[in-house]
Amino acid sequence: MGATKTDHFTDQQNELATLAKALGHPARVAIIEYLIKVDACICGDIVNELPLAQPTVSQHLKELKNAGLIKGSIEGNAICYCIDDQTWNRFHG
Amino acid sequence: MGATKTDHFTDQQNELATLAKALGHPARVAIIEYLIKVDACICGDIVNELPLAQPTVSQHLKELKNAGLIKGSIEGNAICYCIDDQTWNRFHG
DNA sequence: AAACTTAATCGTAATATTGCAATAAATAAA
DNA sequence: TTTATTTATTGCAATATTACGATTAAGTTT
Repeated sequence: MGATKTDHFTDQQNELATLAKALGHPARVAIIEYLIKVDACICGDIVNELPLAQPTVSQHLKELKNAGLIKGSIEGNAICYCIDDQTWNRFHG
Repeated sequence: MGATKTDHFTDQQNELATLAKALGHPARVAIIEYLIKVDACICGDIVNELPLAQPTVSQHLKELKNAGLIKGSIEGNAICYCIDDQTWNRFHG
């Protein structure tokens, strides 16, 4: 087993669980808090801010993006991340 | 690894992550929603409500209790579960 | 006491998550 | 075009989660 039986629950329940799960790690909470504070930043800024290696931060960013909590836009050779207000407000506000 | 580096984050970040993680599974979302709807119930009621076996439900209840989201009181040979308003309001309201 | 009810725990298998070194990919600057 | 810069991906090891059958524990009823 080990696999969640998502098909037995409603879409709403699964979506809420997905969003909550994305926030269910202190590093991702810290990333979201930082993004709220600075409004937008690149991955390297978060690597400097957190006690985690670059690949680990990149992976956390990917999960937050998959959950729809953040979005990234290409900015030169860097990627500018910010909160996805549409999802965030639906979840939080 | 696989173990979260909780000691590198603040207590607030860890607590929020713990609460979010507890809600990060559709079964636990469903349990909370059901508890809000019926106000209070015993484990067996939830087993009848969800497509999961009794030990699985019991385990989810334990995690919700550990996170402080619900509390249980002995009621005959059953256990009456309800939302822990103190934690719930701090998290949600 | 014996039978029943209710829920927790144990044990175990399947799967997911976390973390990072090493590497790759993609753009920018020289 | 070589060299930086920046981020994503791969591969892997350690640990955590999910699920449930079997069993246990504790109270209730007969």
